[in-house]
Parts: sequence; structure tokens; C-alpha cells
Amino acid sequence: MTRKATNKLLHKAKKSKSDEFYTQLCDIESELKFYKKHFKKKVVYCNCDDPRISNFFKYFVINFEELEIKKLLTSCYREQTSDLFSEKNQDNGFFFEYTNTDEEKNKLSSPEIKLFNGDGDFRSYESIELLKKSDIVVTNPPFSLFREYVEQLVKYNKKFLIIGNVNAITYKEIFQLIKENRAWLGINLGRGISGFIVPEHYELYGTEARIDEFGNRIVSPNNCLWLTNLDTFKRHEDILLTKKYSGNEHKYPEYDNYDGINVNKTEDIPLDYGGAMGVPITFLHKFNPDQFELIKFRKGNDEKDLSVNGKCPYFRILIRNRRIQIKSE
DNA sequence: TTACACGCCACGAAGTCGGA
DNA sequence: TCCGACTTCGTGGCGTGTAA
Repeated sequence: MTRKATNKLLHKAKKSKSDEFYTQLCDIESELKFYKKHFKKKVVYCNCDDPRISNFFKYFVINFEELEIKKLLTSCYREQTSDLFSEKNQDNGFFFEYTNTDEEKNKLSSPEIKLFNGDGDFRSYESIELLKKSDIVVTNPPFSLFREYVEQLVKYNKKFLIIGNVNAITYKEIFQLIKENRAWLGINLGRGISGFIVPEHYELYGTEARIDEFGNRIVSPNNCLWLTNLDTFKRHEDILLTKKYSGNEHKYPEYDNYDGINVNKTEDIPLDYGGAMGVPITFLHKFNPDQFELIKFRKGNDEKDLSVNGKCPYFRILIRNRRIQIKSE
């Protein structure tokens, strides 16, 4: 009888997606410029970042004085390769502490990194100890572990500004945070994040992939967002509404399974409708919690996807305009 | 009671469409 | 040409049904 094959390794290999995406300095600058006041006397932790490569590290070193940062911490994951023929692991994760002293500035080209005992995974004990010492986490975490990553930040009650995929809004856990006003979208979204630097071995896909002037291989997914719990001006600005429901009822069909109307574009949200409206997930990019209330995500009363005449539009978020008083019957 | 097959559902480091 | 909105469908996880 053949032995039952253990194909765990194969599964592991299949599951491990390419998470080696490096954020460009221009994209970091165009977002971080809106958060400068938040960093004064704070310990910043970039916990998915090799200081020798990361543009997050570079950004905070360049702007250390202007932002009045107290300390910068970075840590980096290294996959452990257990080698039967050597006694120790050669691929420990590592971390680096920076306080902008003259000595540190002079050694920036070869920073004195400190090895972890383990792999430096953001979930590891050693990395969590650094997390506990920090105030704000800023990085581009592995998208394949996005849920776990955010869960940990929330667990340790940290401020954060991180990059994720737009579809992260559709994750139950992430939407719940947004609904509870414990996280929101940053300033840039979609093409507002121009692209990521990928390693040599990575296939350049998509029509907008390119090699930049420095030879960096860039892919532009055009579907990324910044998720944060640092306040921004944008979430206090009302969305300008120009469309009317009354007289255009035919443009706003009612859902089969919820008492509300379907709105296909954020800009088409009517200014005179006080009931529930289903809007695209990208509405959250312009969301002001004082103007709109988030009621529910995706599902109708029957807990099935919202549908119009039997057809389900793409995921919708049910909202209500707080500025309009609903007449009591 | 257990093991396995099957079906449903959630998901997506994409990529396209179409209006301005 | 730019950019916000939307979609497609293969894959894996999980719950349930059924046979042994």
C-alpha cells in the first residue's frame, strides 16, 4: 500500500503569494504630507521594512527633524531556511533603531542592524515587543496577511497609516472597523498610488507596468488604498451633492431585498433623499461621518447580496444622509 | 460515529470599461 | 487621455449530507 503523501510543502508554496512589493518614495510623500502634525514626539515603527531598501525608512530619515519624530524603528522579516548541514539559521529577521544622531547619519549607507532571534515576522514576539514601544505604524504590509496585520494593530491600540488593496474594504473585519469609525481611508486611492517596485524575478503584468528611469520594475495595480486611524481634513469635508431624487426616481431603482435605492456612482448620490442608499465601495474615499451614516454592508434583509430586479450590482454599502430629517409618518 | 464527497460561498498585490 | 467604477471566475475553506 502506498504511503499517504504529505503535500503540505506544495500547498505552502502555492499559498505563499509574492508580497515583495516596495512602495515608491513619491507615493509615500504624496500621502504623508497630509499627516505631518501627527508625528511630533512620536515613535514611528515600520515593521515590514528593510532600512537598506525601504522608502518608508528613507522618507522618515529625510523628514525626521521636520516631523519632530522621537524615534524611528524598522524591522524586517526573513524567511527561515533550516539547513540540515549547518547548526544555525542564517536568515534571521532584523531590526534597526534610529534617532537621527550625527553618528547614525554618517552610517546610513550601511546601517548597523540588529538580528532578531527569530524570523522577524510582524506576529513574532520580538516584533510585537517593538510594536508595544511605538506610537504610529506606517508601512506597506503583506496584502495576503492584511486582516491579521490590522487585527494586531487594533489589538495593541496603535495609530497606523498603511497600504492595502481596495478590496480590503470588502473584508468583513475591515468594514466593521470603518463602520465603527475606528479606521478610514487616506487621501490617495487607486491611481493616486502610482505603482510598486517589484523584484527582478517578478513578471511585469498589466498594461500599465513599466521600467522607470532608474531601472526599477514598476507594476501599477491601480486598486490600492491607504487605511488609517490618523485624522485627515478630507473626512470632515462634505461630499458636494448636485443630483436630485425627486423627478428622477427612475434613475434610482429600489432594492428587491432592502428598503433603499441603488446609486451607481458616488457623484450621483441625490441631495434630497433621506432613506437608505446603496453606493459603491469607493464612496468611502470621500466619506464624511458627519454627513453620512454607514448602515450596513452588502447584504439585504434576507442576508443575501443586495439585488435590483433579481440582478446583484457590485458590492454596495448602505448609507443614509444625516443632514436630511426623515419625515415621521 | 467517522470519514469523505459535494456544493456553496467568500475572496482577490487584476485588469477592463466607459464617460468626461 | 485620464480616472472612477465595476467585473470575472478559479480557488480554497467550510458546512452539510451520506455511506460505511
